[in-house]
Amino acid sequence: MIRVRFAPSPTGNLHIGGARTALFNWLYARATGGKFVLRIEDTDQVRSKEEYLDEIRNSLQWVGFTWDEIYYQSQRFDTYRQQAQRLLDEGKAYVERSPEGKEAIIYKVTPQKIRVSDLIRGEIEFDAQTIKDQVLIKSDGTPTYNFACVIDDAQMQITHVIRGDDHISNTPKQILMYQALGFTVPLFAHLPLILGAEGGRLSKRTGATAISDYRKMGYLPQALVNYLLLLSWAPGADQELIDINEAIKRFDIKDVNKTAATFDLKKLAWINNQYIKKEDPGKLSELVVPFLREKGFTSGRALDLDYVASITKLFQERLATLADFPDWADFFFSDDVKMDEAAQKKHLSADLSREFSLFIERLDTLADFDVAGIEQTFRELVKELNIEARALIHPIRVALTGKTVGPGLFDVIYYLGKERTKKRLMQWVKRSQS
RNA sequence: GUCCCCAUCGUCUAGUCUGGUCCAGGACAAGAGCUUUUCAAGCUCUCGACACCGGUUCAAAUCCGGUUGGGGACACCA
Repeated sequence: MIRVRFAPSPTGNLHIGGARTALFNWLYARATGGKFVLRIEDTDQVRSKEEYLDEIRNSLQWVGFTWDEIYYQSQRFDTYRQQAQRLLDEGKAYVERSPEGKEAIIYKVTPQKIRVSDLIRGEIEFDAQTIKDQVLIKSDGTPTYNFACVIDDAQMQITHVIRGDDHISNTPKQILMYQALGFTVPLFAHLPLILGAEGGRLSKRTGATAISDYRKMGYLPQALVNYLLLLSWAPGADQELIDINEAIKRFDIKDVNKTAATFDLKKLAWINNQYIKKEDPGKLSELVVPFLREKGFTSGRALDLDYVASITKLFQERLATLADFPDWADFFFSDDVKMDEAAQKKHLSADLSREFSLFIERLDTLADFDVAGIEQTFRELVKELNIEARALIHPIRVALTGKTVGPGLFDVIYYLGKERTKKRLMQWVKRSQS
């Protein structure tokens, strides 16, 4: 039985790098019918925070990486001390007293060659002479990372340790401890790191944004997971979009790349748009509601789910993120139309009161107020007026939406409804006449 | 400084293990065009890479060595 683990420390949010490590562990467990263990490394009592723990769990659930078991290191301090005592008794470790009289337990490193057989990188050899004696238990009584990690991985029967590249140099230290403790050494797989746009580790500046922030920015979890997957693994056959279940079938840890990858928000946005386009409109409208609320659309049509669904459909193929929706579709949900000044100047400077009035009259006499009927009557009108369609389409769009961009005008008029359309056009007729 | 990892278009990658089918394929981005009612989407096209040097070989992106470059680790943080 294959057992893997993801071991975050609740001293910060779950970000891109952590999520990617979690993804590959989870994927490997699911691909092999193994178990995915979540271990909270909260030995640092001062920096560990409950809010981070919640954020990490919520984010993992949001992207769908459900765990089979969960453990907390803070509940296992006795175990670590027992094991340290054992090494002390066996003469493999020694006590060091600080000037204040506090005692730490230190592991004595003996000269030797340490070989690691990495599933992704192959053989790596280290010389123990380059490794200092390792602290096992700090003078405050808490275990160090490398020590607690080894005991946990062994006792939790982890078979494959899949983690970031930055842990490669911890590996020989940990192998030494497995041997000293008489535990079976697991298999290791070191994932390449994700780099920020300017090279170097991801930072706030270069994209190490919390997973919960991507949710707030309107990314779909499937899209984020798909993108993360593409960073150092390829499904083959020039495929970019892959369903997670399909990925589970095809994934093999040995196919993971060795090269560090640079995080690219533009490709993520493209993938997100692909997933938004594929999403069922009804489902998508539900996803979009929180974003409407966030922008203050909390009454009227914003509460009418059927209406929201219709409008969502109108914008579906042009949304890069869900957060774009309230910005682009605001005029459907509020009669206080936010006017783009440049657009007004460009398209509504001339006096179009006659044209607007005529169009209002035609809408009133229209037998069927549907998209086709609206377009037909509009086309007839411009023909009679002997003007180009675009000469009137753009001004009307700006008058109705406050913007120069958006869905097709006749769709806009249809979903705005006859009364609101007339009212908004009338405002401009009156303005020209006064 | 010491140790370790990595190296194909600007970015993500296919190809490298098992050398010839690769004057290197796809995607994102960028640029051009088509479509059109604006934007987006879609479609078509263009730009663009095997880091360098040496070796092995009839033949190297692919194997070997070195150089250079990038990254990581060297805590009583995790």
